[in-house]
Amino acid sequence: MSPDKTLADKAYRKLRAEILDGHLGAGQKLKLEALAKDCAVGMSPLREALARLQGDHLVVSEGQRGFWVAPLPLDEIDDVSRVRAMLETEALSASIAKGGSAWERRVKEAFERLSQFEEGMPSPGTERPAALLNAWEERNHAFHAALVSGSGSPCLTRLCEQLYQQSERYRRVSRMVSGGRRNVHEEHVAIFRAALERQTLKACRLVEDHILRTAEQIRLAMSLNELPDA
Amino acid sequence: MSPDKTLADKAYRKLRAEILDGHLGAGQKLKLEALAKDCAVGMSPLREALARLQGDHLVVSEGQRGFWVAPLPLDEIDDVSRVRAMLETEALSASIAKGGSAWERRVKEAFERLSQFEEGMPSPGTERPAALLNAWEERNHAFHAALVSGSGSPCLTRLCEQLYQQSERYRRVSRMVSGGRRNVHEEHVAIFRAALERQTLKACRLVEDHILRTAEQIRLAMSLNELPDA
DNA sequence: GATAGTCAAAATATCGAAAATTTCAACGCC
DNA sequence: GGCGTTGAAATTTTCGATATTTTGACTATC
Repeated sequence: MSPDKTLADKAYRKLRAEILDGHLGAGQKLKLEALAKDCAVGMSPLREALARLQGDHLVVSEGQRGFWVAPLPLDEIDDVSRVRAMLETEALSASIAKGGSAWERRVKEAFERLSQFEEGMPSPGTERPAALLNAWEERNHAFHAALVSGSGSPCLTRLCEQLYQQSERYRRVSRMVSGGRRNVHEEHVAIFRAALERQTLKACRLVEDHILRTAEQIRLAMSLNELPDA
Repeated sequence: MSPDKTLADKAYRKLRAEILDGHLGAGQKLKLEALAKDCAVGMSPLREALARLQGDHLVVSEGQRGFWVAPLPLDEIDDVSRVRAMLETEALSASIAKGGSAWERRVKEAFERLSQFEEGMPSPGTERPAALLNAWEERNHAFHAALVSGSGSPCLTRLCEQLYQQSERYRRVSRMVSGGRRNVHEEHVAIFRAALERQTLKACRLVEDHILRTAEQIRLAMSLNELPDA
């Protein structure tokens, strides 16, 4: 019952995960033959998967010269984060205004799942296994998605999703989810409360700070680690 | 010297044009064999082209059941247009604030090209050949792109481009570019002047009105013509 | 010594046929 | 009469081989 109906789906998911994990570094040349072997598929499904990843801006291709993992320019973190903050605050305020009980329930459930997880996590600074980070990432994603899910604007929701994904790539490449002194959990709690109390301005401000603060940490981590950016 | 480096590019462009033109109607099932023949390519390039169109939200696919032209829900015109208005006004105000002489030159050139064309066009209400509409569309697109090209935010620029494309699809499906009593040319002139005079608020308001008014006309045209929406 | 041209090796792009899946209508059963 | 089953036709998906293009080094020439 896997969600991979076709081999192209399988390859798509696998490659996508590898890129987001940073297993396939930014800017890296993708050797088709090797990838086909790794994914255990032929050329056609692989090529289809790559074409779809191109649509997600995770892969770039050039003429007849092959495919590369999309670069991750250091100087675009702030750009992406600012635009993302704008879209998410817009969507959040619309959700607070229009969101009904179904929205509230989604937010509560997503928050609960994230909250329980964060409280059981090792304190910041400790080493964390990759599996834990993936599980946290999934819940964090769900929480953000739930918050903006009541806007009544499918278009806006799609864009939020798209930008979340781009930010996530930066975060994961910098191998950091919440490092530093920040208590991300507390920020989530504050956002959750403000949203359900329908305090639009406060909630939006909190979300914006949340996003921009994360961006700042990522930029710091990347500039320190001199990670590949092209 | 065509920009089609590969057959997949060729199929991509052709299909894209056919979908935007409305030649391939919204929701329509795509028969791979027939398309391959039309595009004069094999299955592999065709499949790659479809995967890329999926990334552009112009095509949808399901499991192992094939491909369809993406639906064009009537009730999403307003949604798309509102989000687009938000993004374009944001990008325009940033461009006015930060745009240098290069931005001004791009705006002027694009406006000139569009303006000359619009002044030579048959008056509203007249029948127009498709080739004329395509030429107008290209210039209109360039003008809007130039306006937002000085924001200094590649991310925002990409999103504007993306939403412009989606709006364009609605416009062309409704077989109308500027019908009715509106004088779109005058609106363009007003936007151009306000932008170059650095009147941020005025320019943004004009752009917003421009986009929303177009949306209203499209919705009207579509609801009258009972065009396919799924 | 540097530059242009040539050629082989490597990688990508494409095709056409075979395999797997879905669809749909006819049939029998409850 | 309605409903699940069966089987053939249509369609999608995949593979392996072939054709095309790029790369990079080697040679000859200026």
